[in-house]
Amino acid sequence: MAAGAPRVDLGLNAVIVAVTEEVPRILTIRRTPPSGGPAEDALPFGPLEPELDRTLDRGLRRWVTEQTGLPLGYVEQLYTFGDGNRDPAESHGGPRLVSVAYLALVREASVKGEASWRDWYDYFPWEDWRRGRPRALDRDIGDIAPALEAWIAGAPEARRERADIAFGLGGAHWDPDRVLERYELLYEALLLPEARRDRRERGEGAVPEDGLPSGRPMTLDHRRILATALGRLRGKIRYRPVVFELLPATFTLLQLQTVVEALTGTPLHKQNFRRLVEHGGLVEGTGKDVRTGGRPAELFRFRRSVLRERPAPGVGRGALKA
Amino acid sequence: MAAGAPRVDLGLNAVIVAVTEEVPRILTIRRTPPSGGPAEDALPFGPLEPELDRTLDRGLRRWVTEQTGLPLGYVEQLYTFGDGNRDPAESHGGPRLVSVAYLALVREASVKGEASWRDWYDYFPWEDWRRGRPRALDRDIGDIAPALEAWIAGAPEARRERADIAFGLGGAHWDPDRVLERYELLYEALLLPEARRDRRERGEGAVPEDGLPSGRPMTLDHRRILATALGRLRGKIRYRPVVFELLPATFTLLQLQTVVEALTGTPLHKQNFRRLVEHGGLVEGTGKDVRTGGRPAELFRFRRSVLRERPAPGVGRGALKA
DNA sequence: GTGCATATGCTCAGGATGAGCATAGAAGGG
DNA sequence: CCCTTCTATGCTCATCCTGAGCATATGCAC
Repeated sequence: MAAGAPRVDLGLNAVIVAVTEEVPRILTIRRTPPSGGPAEDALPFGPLEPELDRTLDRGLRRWVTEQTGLPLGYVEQLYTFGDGNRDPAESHGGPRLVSVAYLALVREASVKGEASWRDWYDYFPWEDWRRGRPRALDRDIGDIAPALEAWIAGAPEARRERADIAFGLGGAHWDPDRVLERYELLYEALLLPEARRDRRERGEGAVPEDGLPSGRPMTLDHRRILATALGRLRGKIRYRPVVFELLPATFTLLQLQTVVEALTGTPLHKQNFRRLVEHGGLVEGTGKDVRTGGRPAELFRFRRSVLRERPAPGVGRGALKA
Repeated sequence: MAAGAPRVDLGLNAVIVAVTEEVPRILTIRRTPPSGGPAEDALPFGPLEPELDRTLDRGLRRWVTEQTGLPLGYVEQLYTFGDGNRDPAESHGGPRLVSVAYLALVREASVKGEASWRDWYDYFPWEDWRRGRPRALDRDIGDIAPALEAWIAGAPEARRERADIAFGLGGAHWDPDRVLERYELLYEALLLPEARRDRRERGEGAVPEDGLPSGRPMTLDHRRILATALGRLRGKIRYRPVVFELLPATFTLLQLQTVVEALTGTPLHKQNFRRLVEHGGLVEGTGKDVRTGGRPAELFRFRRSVLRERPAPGVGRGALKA
């Protein structure tokens, strides 16, 4: 179908998510950039082998299991990244690197090999509002940091609107789903190490360090991929019961709530959350209790038949606190 | 990043949507399959030229404008299709054909070249519930057609659940967003011409025609791509104000409602729709009136500042009728 | 003016949502 | 044993959203 055969390399990237206690984790590897230099965090990746892999996600499952010993359950395609300047190697005559990124949800498990689980809020400290407004915000980009204001100031009104919507400034509300918009805005404003690195590598001149903590960087555009995943997942739990992919077969309502809070990064009202999921038919009690430190909690399970009853069953806008 | 260079061809597909009066249209071309045979409907497609196109969507815009003279406004990446058996040519030793599909929304315009606009419900007659339950459903797959029931009958319970959810059987509700699930189910049940064609081409034996009208077929897996687009668009108008990409700068509320109905395929309650969009801050009156055949209607425009005020502004679940 | 067609305004019942008060059941310290 | 502490669970209330219907306004054709 493609007329001339373009010089394209196709890879697959995996954002593999698990939640342990109240911390959402992603699987990362360490990678030394081809240009040398210190090792960087990276998302697991692998090639598509057309001879082996009948479909893209089979390819993904194949090498993820090979590399990490982890069998994947829920897998969903996220986005395909094909920008010219995602890999500096291309500017030296390399092929265009196109990556299809996938989101995978797993229950916590140990992983072999050099992969390791990391708190995803290490990469996005400004996304965690569970204990109130994150400190990173005020140090990085809030009213205090002049960088973002400066970036807005000179520019046309559209830029201010973007910043307001993305970061909930000027009376706008903080929308947990806009993870990618926030990441891209910080990148454009040169507040992220990756942005400064890419600029240097393109030879567009260096930008001074600002010394502000702007989260842990990753190789290439992997943090952008991660932001895409986080935003998508936050959106999805609202209308599809994907949370249960991260939980054991039975769980207490507090466990469920904790996982949802970990994902959305916002605190929830306990009683209303209970009403939402129980009265909303999303879960059903098993009758069994479990010790908790206080009054014993009932164990619940996902109620599959909710899929037939409600059009978009998920942990919707409801039960929000503050 | 990809280890060995896989034999992969990368193409771009465009689902270009416009709405004229009350009919949603997509831009199609005619294509003679490489194997010969009669021409088939196809989505516009083109290659990615890594030397020319800094990003994927720039590549898309480039050749769409070249081929059709149509400048694209709103463009959104949909999904990447890379199954082994999407192109029969691969089984004869061709490279794996991977296509990144995009959704584009345009205001109606004339198109040069051999492209032409077609009602998208030609391809999915069962998706149009604006004038009640579509007849195609009852002739194709409803209680009347034994095919789907037969497909369900022998199989494990999971299959019945899928069918119930996708088609709103057995007490479940019809969810307009599940376009792709319905398409894939019909495909698996061999009720679509494409399914029978692909099966023949894979040499797995022929399936008799059922003679039932199951919508206009397309080449390769293009109807699947189209189903993805339709489902995505239906979902998106609920939480993002994308409808306005399809409308002129000012419009009457009936025009707006008609476009929304065309997309979702469901009728809306007029007064409630008005309340939803006006009282919800999505549009604002301009003060100007326009002739309509009855009482003159006021012209409205999209109210940009709603983006700051509400977290997910769109034509949400509200205003549904029946 | 009459009838028709579309636009616009208003009300009402039921359900969802955000918030808080109150009680239940277990563990542990004095 | 009583009291405190901890978590779970139940219930109420005000507010807003949603689905539905009734009523009125304003143009046009005849």
